[in-house]
Amino acid sequence: MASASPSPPLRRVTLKDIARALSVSPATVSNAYNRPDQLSPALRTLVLETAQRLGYSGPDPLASSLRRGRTGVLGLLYDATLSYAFADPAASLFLGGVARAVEAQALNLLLIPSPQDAVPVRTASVDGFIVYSASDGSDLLSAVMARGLPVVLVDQTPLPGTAHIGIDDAGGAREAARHLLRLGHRQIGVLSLELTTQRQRGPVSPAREAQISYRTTAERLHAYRQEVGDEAQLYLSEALDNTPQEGMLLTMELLRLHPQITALLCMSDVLAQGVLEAARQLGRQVPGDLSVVGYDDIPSSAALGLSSVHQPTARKGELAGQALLELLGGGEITQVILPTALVARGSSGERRR
Amino acid sequence: MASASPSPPLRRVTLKDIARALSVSPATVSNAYNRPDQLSPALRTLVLETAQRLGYSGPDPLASSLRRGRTGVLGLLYDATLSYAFADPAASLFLGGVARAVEAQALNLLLIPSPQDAVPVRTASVDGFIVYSASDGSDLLSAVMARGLPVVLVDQTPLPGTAHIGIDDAGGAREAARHLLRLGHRQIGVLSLELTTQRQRGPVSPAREAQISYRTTAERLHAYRQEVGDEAQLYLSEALDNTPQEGMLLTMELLRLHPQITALLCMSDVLAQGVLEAARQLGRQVPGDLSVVGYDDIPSSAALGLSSVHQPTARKGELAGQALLELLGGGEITQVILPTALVARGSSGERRR
DNA sequence: TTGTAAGCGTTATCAG
DNA sequence: CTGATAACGCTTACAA
Repeated sequence: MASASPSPPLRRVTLKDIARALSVSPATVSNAYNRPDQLSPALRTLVLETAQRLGYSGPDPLASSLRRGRTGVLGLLYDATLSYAFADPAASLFLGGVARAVEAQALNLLLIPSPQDAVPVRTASVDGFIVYSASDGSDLLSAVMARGLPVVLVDQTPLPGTAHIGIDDAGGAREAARHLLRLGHRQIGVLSLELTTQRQRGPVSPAREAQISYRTTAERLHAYRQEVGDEAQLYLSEALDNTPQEGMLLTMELLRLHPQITALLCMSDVLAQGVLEAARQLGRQVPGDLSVVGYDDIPSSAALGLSSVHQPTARKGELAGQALLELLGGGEITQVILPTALVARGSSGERRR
Repeated sequence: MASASPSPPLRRVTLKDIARALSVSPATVSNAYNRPDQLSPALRTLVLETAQRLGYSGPDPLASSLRRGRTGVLGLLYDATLSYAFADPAASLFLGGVARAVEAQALNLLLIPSPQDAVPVRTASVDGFIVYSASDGSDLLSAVMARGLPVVLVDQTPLPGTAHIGIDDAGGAREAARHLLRLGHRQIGVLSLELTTQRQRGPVSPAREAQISYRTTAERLHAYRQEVGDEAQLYLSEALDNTPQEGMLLTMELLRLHPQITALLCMSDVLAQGVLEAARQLGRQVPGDLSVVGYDDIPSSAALGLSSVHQPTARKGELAGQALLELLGGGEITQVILPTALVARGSSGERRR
């Protein structure tokens, strides 16, 4: 194994070695690091110097954590692969918010990849968890709950004993739908995020629609339907991934199937950006031939003139982080619902056909 | 403290409790989890059931790691606040790449915030580190090296004993500069990333330019200068942050100071996007009145028509992850330099003034 | 101001 | 296939 130390020690140097070298007790060495006020400055300096000389870089974090009973690490779980999370601007924004809350304290953030099995959840040394948009009843969620640690749920159905941070999904969705109705649209496509954990793409059957397991998706879709009522016809299509590419493909398909569609409601800006691209390729003017409204209002949407439902994504992350810190400190269980608001930009306009 | 378990145990349930309840040895319980083949299926089932009943959710990861000597965690260090890292598309892309490498194994990723002190580096329970664009000789880097664990350095000056992943910074910068020279530009502004750790903004003195401590910045700047030689005049300005906002402000200032500038070389696309915004606000046509070339070629640059130096950012992250896995497995020290290439788009054109 | 000693919860070794 | 025992490296009352 490659080691960066100048003289690779055969055995690991431990606190005891330092103590022995100086003929002091292990406790004193420990105190030199953790309680400077418990020993004379001179001795402390001596200890630290000896440690340096012997290639000891301070108490082993693992042993220290075990003994103390806390790790100083917050576990973060996202119900998708991590590599995917980093590709989603909204997810990145959220992570950034969590990081902000954590940075204030001397804590670290553990990103837990969530492949098929829940092993990493069981083997994660953390003081608590933040779970971001996992589907209801997912194995991951069960594994987290089984750990018996403080938990903050984000954009999910609240569970007893857990803190909860969410947004007014329904309110935002209703605003978006109302906006399009006011503009005269009566044939509206809906690009939905995943409905269930069984990955599927394209037009959605009523049977499938009855089984939604993602809180966010359910709330938004239900709100679209409720707001629209009999005033317009909705054409629902499900995205396999939350990517512009996917939004583009679904739009192509949906418009081919239902050419009468004059507007599209998208459950994410990422999908909506794909719609814009599709419109470009199809030679459809936006908003003249096709109006588009997204969801999330990610930073790049402003420059693209995309109408969208704004949500305070970074703030959501920050609150989630704070909620966990609060729990860790023995505080109250936080429950927060953040507001959403439609931001009308150039991508939505009067129906002209 | 809020606990998610149905019946909050007074004392923590441990492996020993299960063993006692079943009148078997702790070793057997441990084996039930870690070596299923070491005991009869019947006994194993019994153990697992009892554990479930008693509210034991498996071996404590901390204790297990201490005993085993490895944590299954890779530490990731970025020389900026984490909240900032998540706001930078290039950094996110890189993280996504690392995550991809990690996901394949059952490993976790520890994000270590890097505030003023290096405490989190010392207290991080990890098997190794990936350090992303830290400045030469930074305290952070020293703290990492002091841990004596396997280290992968990314976009930094290689250090003995560490793996290294980088890109052809100079090559890309030369291409960008050559591109503008060919288009006839002779008065060229340069928007630079941070030169040193002492945060500073705006026009750069030769004295300061001599003290660059960021590898990437140094390489690119040197390459710009070398390629340009006497053929053109360069006007250098340093960004305090790598944000579009900062790029915009610097551009405003630079063009006010030197109205003769007809083109801008930017060390990141994020800065370059700010230049585009500044041009819009100043009523300067791009590329007619002002040519712009970025660096990184982040995803959103294509849609914006921004000419840029492409680098395989996600791949870089993946290689960094793999390099660390390799070290952890006792393998060779990896050294990789990835290629860069100019992608000319609409933001750069012939000089017209 | 410093030392003693008892764990923290687990796993590996080795004997039965 | 199962059990006893000794670490892993550290922290912290409490005693000196």
